[in-house]
Amino acid sequence: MRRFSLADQVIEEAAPDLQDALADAYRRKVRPLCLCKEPGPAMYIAQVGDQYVVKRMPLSGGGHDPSCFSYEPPDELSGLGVLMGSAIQVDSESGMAALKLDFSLSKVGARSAPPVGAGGSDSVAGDTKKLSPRGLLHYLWHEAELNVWTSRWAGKRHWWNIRWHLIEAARQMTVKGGPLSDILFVPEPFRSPDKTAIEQRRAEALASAVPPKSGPRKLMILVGEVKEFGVARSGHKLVVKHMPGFVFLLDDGLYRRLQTRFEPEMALWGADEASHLIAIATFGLTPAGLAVIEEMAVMVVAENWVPYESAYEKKLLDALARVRERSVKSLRYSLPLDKPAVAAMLQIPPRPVGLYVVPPSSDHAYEETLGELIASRPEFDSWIWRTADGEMPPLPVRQDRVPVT
DNA sequence: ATTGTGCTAAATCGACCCCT
DNA sequence: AGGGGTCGATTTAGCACAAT
Repeated sequence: MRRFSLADQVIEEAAPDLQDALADAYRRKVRPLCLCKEPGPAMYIAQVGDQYVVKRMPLSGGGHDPSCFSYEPPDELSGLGVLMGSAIQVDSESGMAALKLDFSLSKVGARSAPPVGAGGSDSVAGDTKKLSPRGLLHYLWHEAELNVWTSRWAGKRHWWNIRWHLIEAARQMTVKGGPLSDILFVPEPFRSPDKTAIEQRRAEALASAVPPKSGPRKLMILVGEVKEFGVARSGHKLVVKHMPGFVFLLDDGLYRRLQTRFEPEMALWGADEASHLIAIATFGLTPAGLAVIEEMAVMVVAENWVPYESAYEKKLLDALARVRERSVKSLRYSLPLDKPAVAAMLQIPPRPVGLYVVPPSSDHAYEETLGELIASRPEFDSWIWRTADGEMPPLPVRQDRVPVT
């Protein structure tokens, strides 16, 4: 439970008059301080719908106490660090993040003209100036805090949670001048009794992807769970969960690139029944009403919707899934796989522990960079699983002394 | 109030480079 | 050798402002 100070007033998060106090502070532009630490880190008040919520300042998650709900491992440990300030520019007053994307959100040419050289540059590219589709997916997932987990949520995280948090997160982001939430499409949970109403709302949501009579076509961004890929009469099709009877079309070139680039993801997805494959894609509608995907990237998430990128990380997540303490999975964004980054943080008292997974293919340079990474953060303990050396060591537990390295 | 003009930002095109 | 991917240059669209 968080406590805040607003000017001279101290208020509990659960206080009945919290909303009134926040509304008042919002008008007076009073900056709340979180009382998890002394001195308390500054926060800001955001208006979300008709509610006022207290959010941490961008890049300040590390300033909170590890037990605090607002605590977040520093961005430098994941792939997010290099993107902050360039591809992602956060306005510290409003908390809005302006995102620079490396893919188009509109198309001017003929409908069927596939972009020749504009393939989805993803996991390998180390561009720090712009977000790839998967970088955007990672950032959305991160901001929606879907990379956070505690065993207390077991069985409680469903698609409607995922969807709500993603949309909430998107409201705090702008892309190419407009709010991301305007062009983000996340299918709502499908219930057959509500079929007609759902399809009606879907048609409304997709209105801005309808091609205009003249001028460029606007694209929308889909985030959804892949149900299956199939063969269409020409090219391939993508069926998204919660969207029965609706297909997204991919041309053969895109499908082939997708299978090549995301071969590890496809394999991981195929290897575990409980895992989900999350797709992000830009798409537009044809005049005939067909949805055609322009660019696409995917990400594998475990049963609890926490992303992973290797079988080793999956093992780690399986172990973390049973742990009551909060864990935060790090996302790589555009960071190449051969660069060390923390796999996850485990928030146990007295100090958070960085969990590192060293791939079997690591070389000397990897170890060296990893050492520097750990040394640069003396405020954390570290736990390292060198996969080449064998099975995963036991996770650190509360009150533990310095874990084995 | 409407239309014209200038500016900015984004998309596209073409050339080059790298990896397979 | 070929297909992608990247980078840089060019073109275009959209927006804001201004003038009639």
